Amino acid sequence: MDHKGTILIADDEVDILEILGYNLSRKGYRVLEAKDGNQALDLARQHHPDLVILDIMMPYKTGIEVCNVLRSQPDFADTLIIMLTALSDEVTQIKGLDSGADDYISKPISPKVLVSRVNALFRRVQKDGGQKVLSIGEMTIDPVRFIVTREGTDIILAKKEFELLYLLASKPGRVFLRNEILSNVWGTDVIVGDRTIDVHIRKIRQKLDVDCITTVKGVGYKFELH
Amino acid sequence: MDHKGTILIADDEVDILEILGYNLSRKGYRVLEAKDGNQALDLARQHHPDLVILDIMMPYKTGIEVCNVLRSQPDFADTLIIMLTALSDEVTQIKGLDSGADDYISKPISPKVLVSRVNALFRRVQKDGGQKVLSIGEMTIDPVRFIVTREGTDIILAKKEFELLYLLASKPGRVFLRNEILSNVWGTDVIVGDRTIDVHIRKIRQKLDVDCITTVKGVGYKFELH
DNA sequence: TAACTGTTTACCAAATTGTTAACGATGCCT
DNA sequence: AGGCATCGTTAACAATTTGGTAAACAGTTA
Repeated sequence: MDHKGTILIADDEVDILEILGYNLSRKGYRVLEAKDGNQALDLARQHHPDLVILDIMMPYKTGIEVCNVLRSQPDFADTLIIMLTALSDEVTQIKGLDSGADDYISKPISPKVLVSRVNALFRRVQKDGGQKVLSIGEMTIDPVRFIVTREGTDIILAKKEFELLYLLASKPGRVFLRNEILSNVWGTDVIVGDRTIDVHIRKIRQKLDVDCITTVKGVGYKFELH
Repeated sequence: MDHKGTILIADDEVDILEILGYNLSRKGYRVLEAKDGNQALDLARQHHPDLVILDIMMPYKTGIEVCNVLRSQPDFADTLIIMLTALSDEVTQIKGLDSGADDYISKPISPKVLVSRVNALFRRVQKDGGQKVLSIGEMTIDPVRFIVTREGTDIILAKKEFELLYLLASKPGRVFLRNEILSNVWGTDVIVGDRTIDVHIRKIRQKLDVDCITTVKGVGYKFELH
């Protein structure tokens, strides 16, 4: 399963931003770039990336400060954070980890190493973090029991239907492209017809009996309660 | 384009070569076959394939070695590489990816799976052509999703609208002549009326609800936040 | 067998898109 | 002021794209 995620890189050295960004996006990640600590925070708040890579030495706010701010907010509890720095001494390293970073890499960095480190991190999270019960408004979506509950009543969805709903509901308000849906629910290997997604969407809408999936024509679908 | 791309397959097992080669050429690719690492390198240098599929266990040079050699040469920086092997353990896999492979498939391989994986890879590269997520101030422009985000909310633009905005925003502050806009967004062979650009500009302004496109009378337009 | 699931096909309806035409506003130049 | 060129805006249009839907089908499961 190709899990494309959003990664925010923050570093004041443009060269490093470029090369790391290029390599990560080549691997299928969606990359956001920030040149200082404040911009990093802005972008993080706007886009809720899955992973944040922070250089420690940055203008306005250091990586450690950014990390502390993020970690103090419940919204970013699950966000992965990698610290990046030229200082390889232990003291800084410990400070970084203390502030809640998930990994710590010292410069100079080979892009390849970074990529496989990132992959590893995503893999780790996929194992334990992916199975959360979502609850949005009156609706609860339980990925363990494959059951959706709305206003007290259980609604049973088929597997694909459920996975599709779960994906959309995992980021309410966010638009998912048909491509994203395909690679997340069906995987990259499988090739299915154009109408397949629609049909599943229709079945979900029918069963849920509530208008919670919005069509964004020409783009995709999003989850949204009305 | 008479073929979708050139693919070099290297494997010492002739059966596998045959069946994969057959399936790929059936799908419109031009296929080159090598039976060992050295031959693979020779063919790669002669033909500059778009994609190289490397078995790891091969005489003379392993797939990883071949991969390293290729990746160390700037000529092959953009060449796609898929690793192929019987070993499915993570260590090898990470080694493979670290050596710069773009994908990793473990045997036994269904030809169908390989083909769709290859297709996926080609698709990804085609799309990636230098497209980066732009972020200017409060606004981010994601060329993959065709979505503009402002202060956390998604704004959906039509294709032409998006292309136009992306062009302008790719060089904030720089003025684009109407001619430049036409040839970049509409192409050189299409002939459209004078007012077409204006109308699209208008629609963008409307949707973005922020004053970010400035008219330079008699010259063109530029992107600029106020 | 019967029920269900995932998918495809085919057709239809609806929305969207790109474009043009027409008209007004604005500013520039003499 | 008057004439000219440029741009903004709106409305309208046709072509196309897109998504919704029903029905059918093969594969699975009960």
